[in-house]
Amino acid sequence: MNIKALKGFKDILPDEVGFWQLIEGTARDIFHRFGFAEIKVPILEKTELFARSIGEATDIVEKEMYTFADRNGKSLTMRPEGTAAVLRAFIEHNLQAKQPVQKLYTVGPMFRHERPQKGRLRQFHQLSCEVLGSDRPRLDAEVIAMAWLLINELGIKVSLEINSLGCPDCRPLFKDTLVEFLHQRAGKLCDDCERRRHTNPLRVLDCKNAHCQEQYVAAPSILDHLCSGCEEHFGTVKESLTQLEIPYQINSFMVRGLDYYNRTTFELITDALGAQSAVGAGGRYDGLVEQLGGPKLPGIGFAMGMERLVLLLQQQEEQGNTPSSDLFIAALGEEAQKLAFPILHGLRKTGLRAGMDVEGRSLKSQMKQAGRANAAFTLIIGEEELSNKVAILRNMGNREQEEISLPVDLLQWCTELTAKITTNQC
RNA sequence: GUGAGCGUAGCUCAGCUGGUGGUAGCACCGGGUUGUGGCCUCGGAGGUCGUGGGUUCAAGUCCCAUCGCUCACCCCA
Repeated sequence: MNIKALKGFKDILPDEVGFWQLIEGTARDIFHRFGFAEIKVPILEKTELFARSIGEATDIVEKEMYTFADRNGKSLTMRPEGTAAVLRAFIEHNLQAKQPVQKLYTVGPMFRHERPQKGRLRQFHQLSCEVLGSDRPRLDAEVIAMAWLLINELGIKVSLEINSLGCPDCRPLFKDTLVEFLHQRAGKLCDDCERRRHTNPLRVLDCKNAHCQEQYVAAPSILDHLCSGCEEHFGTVKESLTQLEIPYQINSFMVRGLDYYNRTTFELITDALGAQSAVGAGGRYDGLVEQLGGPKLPGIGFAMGMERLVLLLQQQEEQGNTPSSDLFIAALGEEAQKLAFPILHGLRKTGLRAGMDVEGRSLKSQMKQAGRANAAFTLIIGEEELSNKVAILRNMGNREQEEISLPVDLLQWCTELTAKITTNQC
């Protein structure tokens, strides 16, 4: 049996890679416009980092992390998300000393040991953004606006849902009210909700069971229990989004799966990915930096799932972009091949995307290869040309051909041909 | 961790109630055009029918097991 990739680990093949480059390129461009700087952090961290940030009792930490002991017996974990590692680096290098408000983004693989399905892998990739050092509500809107703009520039259709989870002052009161509400309905809920009622009561609200949802119509809303500070904060976020003409829906049932979120949370939702609805999601995490041993600084961030973006892009445009090239050299026979070899390299050095057949196939076959490589021109060198010291330059678009003399001075010849081809192409 | 569906050529798939693996489409290689790509046409190569066992004169087809994939639950980007 051949060795295959691990379950939930995928190769990203050449015909898909164009989508990845498009997403990453667009993201970098937009993030830079908003003043974000890239940070690259390790994939492997001490297990403790994730336990402390994401929350000991969350599913991610409890049963989804790739955790193992290294050769010294230290417990390490492959990062299941990006925020914790970025914050660790932020604290470790005292980045707040350089600039009061830091805007950071990172791109890379994350790991969660889940059962794979559509839009969900064990190794998946996220674009992850964090702003540290400000608790201003307009910043929340700015961050949401950036995510929204990225989605829009990619041409993807999603809807935006926002909510406020309150703060350590008001959330516990709401939680009590909710627990009491659920207690009254004990026995009428699905098994999962019965379980969640005790472990993580807020999570019952986004249960998919229709019967449960019927019950929750009458459930207390977090938005009716916000303290005045949170109320005002959320008000400004909504007002700012409206100002930017970003359409949103308030979903008071939206709860995030990581413990560190407070106040503003948001999700970018699609119905085109089967069971997976969130393409991007994030929120405010004002206590997290301090919780990880750093200064008392507020923060907000979000992550977008790159595989999910790729799936959406693929659904929209059923085209794998074929990489084009500038020139293909069809050299017939050993003599011509020998002559063409340094020419090929010379053209590449001067900047052309050039290719050539090395199998010694027929001209017809080589023309076919040129066509397949999407070459703008083909340079044909055969026996006749060889003896006349010329080559035929064929424009693959309009099929026009011309004779050009073979190089005496290779470097100069290559430069001239390169110039000619690049100007002719556009 | 739970449940369902599916494994036949590089890819997408035919294969009826068991009776010699498909002229199938796309892709690939070659010829038609003794030196010119896309279109057309002719030909070629390519398979341990996921794996192992069982029933049978005979299994891609039926049964069991196993591995893999997919989708859904859970959870999440």
